[in-house]
Amino acid sequence: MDDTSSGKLDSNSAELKQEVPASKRRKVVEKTVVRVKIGENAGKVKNEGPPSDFWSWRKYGQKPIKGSPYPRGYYRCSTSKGCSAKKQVERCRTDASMLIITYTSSHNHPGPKLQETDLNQLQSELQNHSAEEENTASPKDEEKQNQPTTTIIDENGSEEHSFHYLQSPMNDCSESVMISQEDPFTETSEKTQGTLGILLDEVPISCPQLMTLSTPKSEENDFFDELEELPTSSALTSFMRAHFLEERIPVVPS
DNA sequence: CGCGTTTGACCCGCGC
DNA sequence: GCGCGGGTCAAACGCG
Repeated sequence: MDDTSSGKLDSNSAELKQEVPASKRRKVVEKTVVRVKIGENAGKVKNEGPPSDFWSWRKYGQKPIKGSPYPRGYYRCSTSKGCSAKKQVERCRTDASMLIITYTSSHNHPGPKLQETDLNQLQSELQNHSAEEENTASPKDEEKQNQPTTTIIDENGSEEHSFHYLQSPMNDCSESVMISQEDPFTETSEKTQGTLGILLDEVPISCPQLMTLSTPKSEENDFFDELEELPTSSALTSFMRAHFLEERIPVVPS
């Protein structure tokens, strides 16, 4: 079944080399790359693993990657048994403090913690952190803080620049943007940037939800269609819109 | 005891 | 056809 829907999705460079019949593609799934900038605690504490998001992930493999000193970890969603959501976590080879998380497929179930109550809680936290930020962080200094900077690249590959990435306004991120030029549409990243800030010392990003709001027209998003029907997801969507699109929320973990 | 991690083997797509 | 590299499986192990 996937074969039929395949083809619109490209991985990365493969598209550049040749017009491979989609059916030949190794794995044709929706892919979203999330770059997470972590602080100096990177490498010593929790962040060796993936930043936790709303789902629980179970590691099912790890492989050393050619050209990268760091191994790549393979995670599968363990929240729901039939969930096919997966993610790959690796370190940026040029910047050890940068985590590159690649999400594939998407969850076929609502997030375990995304109840409205939690949502409200999250909002409160966000606002709270946001308020803190005003008091504590210097605009330039914050990049040196431990706060994670998250960049999301939707790899829909299509000319539709419905891609969004979250990032802090620091130029430090620019390098991550450059790294993200996996497709010929690199320029897209320049004109479609939405400045978003993520806070909390971990990454509260539920990617599929983000994609839901970020890909309003993609036909390949059956999953997202489903998700959109979910109250949690729609709630989160509006929440995301309200908070991430209209105001970035930088964070300063105390 | 259940769940998650680790790790080596295996499978498969792709380039030469 | 062969080799390489990435992705997955599954058994063993550890932890709460």
